[in-house]
Amino acid sequence: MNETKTTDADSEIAGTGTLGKAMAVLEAVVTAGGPQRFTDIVQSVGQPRGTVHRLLSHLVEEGLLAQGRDLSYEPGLRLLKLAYRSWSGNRFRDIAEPHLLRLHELTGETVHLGVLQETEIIYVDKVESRQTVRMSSQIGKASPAYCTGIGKAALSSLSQPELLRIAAKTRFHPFTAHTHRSAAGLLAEIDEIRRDGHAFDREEHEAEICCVAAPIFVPEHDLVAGVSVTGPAYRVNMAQLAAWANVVREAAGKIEEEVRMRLGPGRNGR
Amino acid sequence: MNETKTTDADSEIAGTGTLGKAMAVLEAVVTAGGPQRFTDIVQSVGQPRGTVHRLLSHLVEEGLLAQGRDLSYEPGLRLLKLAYRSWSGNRFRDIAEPHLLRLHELTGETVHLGVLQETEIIYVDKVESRQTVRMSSQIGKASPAYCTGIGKAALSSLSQPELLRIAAKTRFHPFTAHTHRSAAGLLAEIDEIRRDGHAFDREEHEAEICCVAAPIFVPEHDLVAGVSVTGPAYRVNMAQLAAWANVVREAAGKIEEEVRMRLGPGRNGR
DNA sequence: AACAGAGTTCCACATAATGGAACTGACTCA
DNA sequence: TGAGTCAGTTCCATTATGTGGAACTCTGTT
Repeated sequence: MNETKTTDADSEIAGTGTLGKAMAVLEAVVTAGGPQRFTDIVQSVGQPRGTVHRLLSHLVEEGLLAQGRDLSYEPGLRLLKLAYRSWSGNRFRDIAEPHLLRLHELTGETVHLGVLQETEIIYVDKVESRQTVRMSSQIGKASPAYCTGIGKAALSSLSQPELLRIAAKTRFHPFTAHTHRSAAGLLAEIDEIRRDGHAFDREEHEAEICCVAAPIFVPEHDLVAGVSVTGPAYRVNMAQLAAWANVVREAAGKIEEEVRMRLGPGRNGR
Repeated sequence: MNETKTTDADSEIAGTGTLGKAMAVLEAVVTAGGPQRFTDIVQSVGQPRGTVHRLLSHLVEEGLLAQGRDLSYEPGLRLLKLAYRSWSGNRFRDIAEPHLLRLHELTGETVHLGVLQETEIIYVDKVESRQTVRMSSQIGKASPAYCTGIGKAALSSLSQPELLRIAAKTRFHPFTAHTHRSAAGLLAEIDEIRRDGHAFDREEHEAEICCVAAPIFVPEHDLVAGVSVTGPAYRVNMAQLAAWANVVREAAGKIEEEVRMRLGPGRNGR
């Protein structure tokens, strides 16, 4: 993962010239969720109409956006195609996969693999429980690190200054009654996690959903990640999760080891 | 007919200016599969070293690429994140999903949803058979249209001139013994498919894999797509597939109808 | 007919991209 | 030890590209 020192405190506009602006427009359309009209987009990226118009037509030409008959803009298929290829060529995910499958067999519940990226964790793989209603892929989904099992596990591998930097950057949104509301609580829990080697999510991000997670940390490759086993609170109580902590930690350890082995020294894991 | 091979090799130098060049570099890295060194990249996009170097650093700054300790470049997580959001906000996929689930329940086999994009079909959703060994998401994967069930079904909705244009553009690669080797055979089969309303894949893309597919066509939204039910040849023979043709056609019809209803006139489906 | 609101085009201007060449540093091998 | 090679990085005069305010076109409205 890239740390992007960048001194991101200051204005982030146009650090990357034209590409930066184009990405801002793309992001605006993708983030919006629905189709966006020209004027909406001009609004949300505060750039002049002429500029936005040209950027949009370039993005459409490139297939990153698609334009409908009513002239509205939506994400194009090129993004999916690119993402699929980058995902399927991802060696970290590839190495981890068999371990995720084993973990799923042992527990019967959903297994996640996620990578820390600043204050968020990004899910890069998932083995779904057979009992799950919704089968949708969540790969690429970003969740806050401070209120997810994998997130907290990953944070626990960071050096204290790094952790503090991230914590300072985090906006603590109260998703449920159990969500940390400030850095203090999070930091205290991270201490425990460091001691135990595993983290719990006690319905902190979504009600009725909890998990056990363990960190995967390979500093040589800037890889700060984690695995988790997740289930609905009615089926997996804390005792059950605690009982799984060992296998989760073991899986994480094996992945870590194998990444070190197979990715060699000095390479980049993600 | 005219230029345009597969991706933008050199057909048009830079229709989209800087963005086009940046995307060419990104594509080069993503396509490569493994980590790419600076020199490799310079090679594969025939641009001057200085230029490529700057493009790469912008792409890294934007998070579209990640650079490892050994200076090599890999796809960054930003792509996954963008793709996830564009996928989960996709209304066509959303509308189709329940129909895919139903189809899966009826048949017990893997169900695919794909959109035609020139000579390729891009998978935008999938409901996996419980019996499948590999659970990996194939969303975003691109396969040739001429040798897949969904691809041929989708092609059968096109007007004859459009079809001929695509057929002329297609490179017929002999994946298996049953793959079409030329446009002639494909066009003849498309005629049948138009008559029947459904298409088969008789191990044309992968040995031991076959499917039935039906077209989803909503010209008002420039949507040319298809659904399929796929299985391994040893489990689902042609008779079985033929027996499923009806339910697949029905599902496709319902999706088509619902897209028309819910997306309204003049909007863009994809 | 006048107006408003959305999208598109134009073009003088300046910024940002360009790319050839020079620089650095790590290895190799004689 | 030093010439030789190769990879990555930086420099900077040149100019192609992107910029953005303003004018223009459509469509629909009152």
